[in-house]
Amino acid sequence: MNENKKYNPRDIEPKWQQVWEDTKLYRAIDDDKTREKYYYLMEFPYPSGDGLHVGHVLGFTALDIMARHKRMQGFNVLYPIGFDEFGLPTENYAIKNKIAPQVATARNVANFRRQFKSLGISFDWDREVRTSDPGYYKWTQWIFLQLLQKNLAYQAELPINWCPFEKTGLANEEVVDGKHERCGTPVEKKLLKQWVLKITAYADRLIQDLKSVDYLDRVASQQINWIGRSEGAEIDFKANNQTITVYTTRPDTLAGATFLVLAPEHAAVTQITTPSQKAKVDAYVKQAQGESEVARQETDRPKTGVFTGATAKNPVTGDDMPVWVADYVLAGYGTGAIMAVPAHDQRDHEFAQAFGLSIKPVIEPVTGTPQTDPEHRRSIVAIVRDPKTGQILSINWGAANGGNLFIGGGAEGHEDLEATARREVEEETGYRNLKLIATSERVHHHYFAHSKNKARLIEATGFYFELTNDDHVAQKLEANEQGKFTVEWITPAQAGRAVADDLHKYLFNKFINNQIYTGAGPLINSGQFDGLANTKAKHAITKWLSDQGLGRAATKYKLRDWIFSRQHYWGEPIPVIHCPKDGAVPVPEDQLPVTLPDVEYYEPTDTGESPLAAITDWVNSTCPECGGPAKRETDTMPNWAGSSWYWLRYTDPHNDQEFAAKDKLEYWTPVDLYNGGMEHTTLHLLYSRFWHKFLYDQNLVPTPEPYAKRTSHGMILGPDGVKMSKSRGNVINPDHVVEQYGADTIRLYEMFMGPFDEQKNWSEKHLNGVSRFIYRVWTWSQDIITAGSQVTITEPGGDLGIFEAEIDRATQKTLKKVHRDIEKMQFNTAVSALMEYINILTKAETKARLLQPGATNLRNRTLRTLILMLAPFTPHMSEELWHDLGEEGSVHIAGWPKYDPEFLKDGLVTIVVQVNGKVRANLVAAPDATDAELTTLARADENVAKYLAEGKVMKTVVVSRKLVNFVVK
RNA sequence: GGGCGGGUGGUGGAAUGGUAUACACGGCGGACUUAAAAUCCGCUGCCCUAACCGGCUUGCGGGUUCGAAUCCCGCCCCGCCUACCA
Repeated sequence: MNENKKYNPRDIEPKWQQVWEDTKLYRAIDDDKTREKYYYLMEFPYPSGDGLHVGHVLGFTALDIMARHKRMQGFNVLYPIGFDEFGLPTENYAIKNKIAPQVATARNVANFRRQFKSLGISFDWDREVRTSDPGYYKWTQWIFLQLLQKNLAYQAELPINWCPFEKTGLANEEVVDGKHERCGTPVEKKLLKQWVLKITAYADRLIQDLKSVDYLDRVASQQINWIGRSEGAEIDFKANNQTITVYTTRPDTLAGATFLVLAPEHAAVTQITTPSQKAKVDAYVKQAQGESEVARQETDRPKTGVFTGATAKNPVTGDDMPVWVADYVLAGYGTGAIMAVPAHDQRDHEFAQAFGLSIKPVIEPVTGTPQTDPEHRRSIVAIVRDPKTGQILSINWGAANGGNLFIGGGAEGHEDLEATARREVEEETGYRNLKLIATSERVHHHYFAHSKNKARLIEATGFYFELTNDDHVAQKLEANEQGKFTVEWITPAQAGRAVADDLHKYLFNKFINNQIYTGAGPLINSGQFDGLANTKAKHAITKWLSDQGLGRAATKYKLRDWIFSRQHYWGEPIPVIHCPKDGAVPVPEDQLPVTLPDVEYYEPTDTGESPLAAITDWVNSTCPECGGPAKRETDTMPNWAGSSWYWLRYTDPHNDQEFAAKDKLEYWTPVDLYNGGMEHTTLHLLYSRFWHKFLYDQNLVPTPEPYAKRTSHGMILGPDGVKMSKSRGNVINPDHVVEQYGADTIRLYEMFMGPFDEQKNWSEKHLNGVSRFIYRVWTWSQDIITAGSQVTITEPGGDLGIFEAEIDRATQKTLKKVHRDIEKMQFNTAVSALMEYINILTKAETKARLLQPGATNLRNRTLRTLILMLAPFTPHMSEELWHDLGEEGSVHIAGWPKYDPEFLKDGLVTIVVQVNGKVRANLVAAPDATDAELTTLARADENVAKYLAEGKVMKTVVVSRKLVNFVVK
């Protein structure tokens, strides 16, 4: 027995990494017309001092597997890498350690490169881009100038989010729960002149074009929610000689608007406030402004507000509408003012109740399921509460007949409805001493009365009574009601669960839970619009307002323009010069890039200006327009700028004439698959789509969308199930795993952990499984390779032909699954298919037969296919085995094995025999057996026959190649 | 409150209308070893059983179907995103 070569990843991994690098094995070839291109993109990392973490490994490995798989199939694959280098953590590190951010970044990047290479990721390193490289950010600045030229970049004095700790302005997106997402400091408001990008100009297209790309559903829906498009109307009201314009999505409820509310920051507040209310209003506004964002964003806080003394007129009803100021109206959305419709908006309802303002319903509720040709009936629902116990009177019809209801009934003739309600309560329950507390509006309820076999539309009015005393008389039931129900007192909580009927539930929620109706229905109390369906009334009322010059249709978005200024050193300088005469003048293109000067201190200044403001010989410049003295813009771009176009630069990374040559963009874009974290769905992904669309409009890129497909990897949590963080001490460093087990093992393990897109916990225990698998593949392969040149003396057993067919079938089955699973990004099941395959190959009997002298061809083709299938997953081991096999070239450019369905055709299939859906036997049959043959075979089974004897076979279901099911009665 | 996921053995998970629990971890037993590790072999959802046979089981309740983890209705629970957005 000769000693096989040992598996030693510490030797073979660095060896092959060096060979791959030296031979530029993974180079993407520009403009190769002979091959189809494929562009894989993984979000480039921010090079933090901590290095790569295991979450990076997951995404980069997954795309690496796909890239290798495609390359082996002959595609011209672009799988590039770069570094998103600007950002606050590096600046903070620089401040703390008195080290230039350029130096810290270079060091971190070197470490990332080393880690990527140690994992065997097949990047084309010749295309590396770095966002803080002036050769790169020259073009970031250039794109900004194009935006400026098209008026999509503008300056505005805005109340911006201000972090008092980091002394910087923040984008809305960086504020989480009123706190700065990075440092947790409560955010304040500060007025500053800011550069802003008009992303809202692209809002509709950013929604529309999602239809043309293949994004995960949750990614697309999150983007749509974030953009938050809503259609409605702007309506102008006159109050105290001022015009107040409100925005509403419910112009149909205009007649129900009983007051107006302005945000405390609304510009008209001071003008409309009457002298007598001035002190109160000033105090309220001051208090509201002093409150932190945190407090204002707390949910369930009571409504507060104050009357301005001014009133407006409702254009439909002519009624007076008091104008209030309240902080539940946000200055930043719509027009910062609303018309309040307390009958049909929960927030307005709470406010009206708190301040005793009038509530006027203008839409009649509709419940139930619409029926065709219904019979109309006038009826009531009575809800009776006993104030002593808090319980509610209910009648229980039994689970089969609709369960619990309150008291319902029809009016007789022209009977007064309240009288009907009292009569029905008495007849059905015997209770008669009731005090009326509230009455509902009329409710249209559609249902099908099964007892009478009739479709009905009832016009029901709800009555809410309290019991004044327990006296009651005997029930007076009709013959068909007797014994059908029981009368029960139930708690409100029980009622909420037990009463399922739409109409009864609606009235219960209205009277007991103080809920209001926000659904659809016909208009009432709306003058000329009465009776109109509210969906139609939306348009009718908007048009009516517009005809009179009182309003107009309007579309609003939650998405705000992108605040593009940061008061920091470590970012791209905004290429603008401020001239006292000519204003903000763009830096001429031939003067780009505007590079960052060396500075001594990186701290932002107390005035909120960036540290660049202190470098006078950098700041002082001349105006490109008039040549007079002028000052450079000292703000820099946000960290999202460099990542908003980097996938374009990968196509032509060394071009110093343009950001990328047109023909290279034509060839490589769009990105075929873009993978990244869910956390970038609403920020980076929207920003980059916006920039891309803008460049498309300038005819600078060939496609309207940057990424054809977007996927997301799940987060890897620490072993404790909590997000990895330094402070928690649960961070796993991939370096240690690579050192201990090898890169191939960590790669395979991360693929095997679970579904790619789901969140999962790191667990060292489960590493053993893949580690053993790799060891078994290695050992088995070495045995086969050794056998290749040896004559073994094992006795050939059985029929070699059948054995060959079996092995080939297993190989093809595995190949089919691995191929499909890689394409569907189901790496965990691809790995388990390979595990099943190696389990078959290493079975003692199988292995012995493979080592027979006559099986030379079989074992060689089996081993070759195994190595090729594994190559994308475990590139180093596969390369080593490939060469051990005597191959000269790299396994990674060898052809992906061809799947041949012919191999799967023969062979017997297992047929399941069921009796009444329960498995009673397994049969082995030829795949082309007829239904009749299968049935006969199934009946012949002893155990099946036993169950068939229990009754008569009513029906036989046969699914060819799968099962036979007998239905026996 | 709204939106989107999800709930399967001791654990990670597989199966998208056709043998539920593949694959792996862990556990138990055995082989090898002076011993341990590593490796190899066997068993491993629950109940009944000496074993076979059988019964039960995919969060809970109902429905559709010859057949449901999978489809439909109702409920419970968990996660993520979002939130006075008028």
